[in-house]
Amino acid sequence: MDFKTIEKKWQKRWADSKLYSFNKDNISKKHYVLEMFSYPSGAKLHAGHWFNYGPADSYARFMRMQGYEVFQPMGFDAFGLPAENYAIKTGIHPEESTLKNIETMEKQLKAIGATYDWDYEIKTCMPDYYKWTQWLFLQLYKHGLAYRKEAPVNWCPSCNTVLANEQVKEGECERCHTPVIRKNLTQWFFKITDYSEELLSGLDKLDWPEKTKLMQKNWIGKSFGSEVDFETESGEKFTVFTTRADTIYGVSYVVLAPEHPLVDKITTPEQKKAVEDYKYECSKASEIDRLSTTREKSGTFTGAYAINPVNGKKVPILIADYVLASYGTGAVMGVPAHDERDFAFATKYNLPITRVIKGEKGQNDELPFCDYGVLTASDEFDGMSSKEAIKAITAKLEKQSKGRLKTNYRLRDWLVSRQRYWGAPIPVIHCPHCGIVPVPEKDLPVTLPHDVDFTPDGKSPLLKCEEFMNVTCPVCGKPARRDPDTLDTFVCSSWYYLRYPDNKNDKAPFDSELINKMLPVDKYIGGAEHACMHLLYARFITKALRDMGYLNFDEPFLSLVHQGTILGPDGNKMSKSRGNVVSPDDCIQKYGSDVFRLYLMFCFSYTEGGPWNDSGLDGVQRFMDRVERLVDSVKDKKLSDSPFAKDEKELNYVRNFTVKSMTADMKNFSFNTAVARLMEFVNAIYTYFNKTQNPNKLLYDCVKDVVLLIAPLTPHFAEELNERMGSTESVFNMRYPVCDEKALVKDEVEIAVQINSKIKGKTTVSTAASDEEVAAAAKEAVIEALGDATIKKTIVIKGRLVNFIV
RNA sequence: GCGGGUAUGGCGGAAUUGGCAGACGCGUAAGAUUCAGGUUCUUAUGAUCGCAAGGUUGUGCAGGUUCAAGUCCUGUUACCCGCACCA
Repeated sequence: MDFKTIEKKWQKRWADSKLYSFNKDNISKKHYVLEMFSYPSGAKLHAGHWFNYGPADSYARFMRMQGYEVFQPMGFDAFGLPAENYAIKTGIHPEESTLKNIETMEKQLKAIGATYDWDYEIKTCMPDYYKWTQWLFLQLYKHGLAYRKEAPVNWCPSCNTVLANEQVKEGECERCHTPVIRKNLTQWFFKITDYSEELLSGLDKLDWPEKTKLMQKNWIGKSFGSEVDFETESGEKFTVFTTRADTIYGVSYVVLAPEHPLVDKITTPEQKKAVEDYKYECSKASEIDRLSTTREKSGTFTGAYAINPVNGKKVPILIADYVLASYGTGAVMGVPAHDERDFAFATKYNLPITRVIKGEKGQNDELPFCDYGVLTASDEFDGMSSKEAIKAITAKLEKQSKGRLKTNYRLRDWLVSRQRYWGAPIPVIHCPHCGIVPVPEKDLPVTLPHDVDFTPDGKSPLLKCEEFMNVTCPVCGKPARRDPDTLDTFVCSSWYYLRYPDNKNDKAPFDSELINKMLPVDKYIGGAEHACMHLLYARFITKALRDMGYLNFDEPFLSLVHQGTILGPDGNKMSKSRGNVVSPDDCIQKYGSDVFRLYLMFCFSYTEGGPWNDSGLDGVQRFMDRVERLVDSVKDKKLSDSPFAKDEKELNYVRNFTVKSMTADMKNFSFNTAVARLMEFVNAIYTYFNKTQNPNKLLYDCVKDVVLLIAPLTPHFAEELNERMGSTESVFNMRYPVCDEKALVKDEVEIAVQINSKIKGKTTVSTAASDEEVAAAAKEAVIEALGDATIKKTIVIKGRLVNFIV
């Protein structure tokens, strides 16, 4: 078959007949299938895109044939750094390159032959979209979920912008791998931490890969502990957070983060210089140095002392950058005997080390001893177990109003402002009189100006665009300035799934009534790399909008699937520098898109991916040829309608078994086994066809089923075959075959016969036979091997095997 | 360092959750069709011993539980992913 020609033919017919238009009247049967939208890079669609979109579309087609009204939209995450960096390099404006790339990718996406309804397309860089991204920002601001503060932030010196915590990987910028440094800057944050608990507990209900849920769980990082109030000699109060209140009698010093607000207040004049020097050193250290666990701990004495609330003991207050300002209270108690970090620190600075926990059996293990154990040298708590003591000590402190139980989360607020050009402008005005003034909703969008000098200089490019920056304050009418920053692109993608079904709405981001019916997304498919970024942000935004009254559901994506990674033929990640990139375009040119898609589905485990190998493509094409020949030789054949004999029953069994297996496999994204079952079915049809003189019309029904079963996998090919078989209706308006359970009941079954758990023979028994009858038949089958041994025990597993123990 | 995952023929990968390991495909070999190549069809194909019937062995490694282990338990190695001074 000339795949390329028929693919064009059917794509045109589908488009002309609007076959994949979503029918809103049928919304009660909706099934929202969403693939993560892609960034329109100049590098075209790669094998990874295909592996995401091809099989996902097959799933969508399968669900359509199951009777669902499938909604499967497509769009582009079009703002972002690469286009801007490309512009800096080449002088081509990001808008120009982005729109051009989108056009190319649309063409390639259409070549997949997917069921996207392009009427619902989204491009996040267009004003009719980012208007509502800005609207979202304003709602969050209105509800206290967007705020501005000065804080030490991650700064990428190469990208010249701040980064969210989630975008720092191993101390490096996720995008360009430059070591990230810390800077104190005033930035916009979203208060995702308000939702820490719900983001955590909501995971249980989600049908997501366990690994992804675990990653989010760890990222949120809930931990139970106690807060303990210390007082300095001079009466200043501060609080530490600890999960080991049981070790409090072992405190030999306390440490504040260098950025702790109390540091300047308590530092004695003699220590002033040392403390200032140390703080300067810390601010210079790159994040990668600071985070390195092998790095020697450093710190310095403030000159001040604190009083341990449990025993009144006076201990020195130090500052050290191993204490993080952003977690807990930014202050910790130093218990060197029972914490590795404190131990290393105390050893270096010659601080006393006092043991207060013994092992369970009272033994004295080496220090530091970080396990739970039994208290010692702890006044009235001596002899108590660590777990009891944590409760008891905290309770005692609580009575004195010096402590309390406390739950902490590692999750930080989401830093959303970026000092870059190609993004949605932050819809805020800074007025010298009125302060921060949100742009009135009627003035949205705040349009991103086109002519801007975006050469990087460490400041927001928009600052240099005077006609953008200068506005009149909407409150007092006096001259004011716009916010020069743009929003993190993850803000754009945090709500796009809500926009798709109502993408042309110019009155609101979406119509709540409609969206509450269309959402949540039923099946979300995309890469695993977004576990703690996009997937977390989207959950947060959904919950925030729900609490504002715009949505009535809690989670955006009920069921999530990650596709694996297709590696180069050498087993390495595909990359230009390695020269192991396989181009989908070349494959389609040679084989056609159906062959390519079927290859991706058959030769890889969908969630694992794996290395590319060319030979699989030929095998898949051979299989399709086999199917085509089968259709051609059966479609006009004269067939008998006599009752089923043994061969027909057998074929009918395979047929229904195939339908049942494939239905389950397609639902589970187990595409490779689905294809394998279909191949078995085709083999069985051939076997029947070749050996039967006067084939039954069952043969025709089987071939018809093959066309239906293969339709989601190779859509153009199936349409063509369906037409050849005389149908004038699209195969995608037909129903997927349904398994006839009666046909799966076999009269007899072959079982294995074991002697002492080793297979010695096989026999065929009636499925209706009792265990005793089966055992008797089995014994018959191995009578020779059994010899004169005595059977001590007989184990019969129905339909599987019989095991004689002799 | 902590958390998670993976390990099965020459290759990609299956295995109803403890019940015939290696489905399906690729590759390979032999044969048939063909002037020939390709296509197509048939058969074989984990390793090993054997002329054969048949035997032995086999799911990273070492133990264990069980009539029965790729699957469960203990320990261990390699690789991959995530987090990384979170008190």
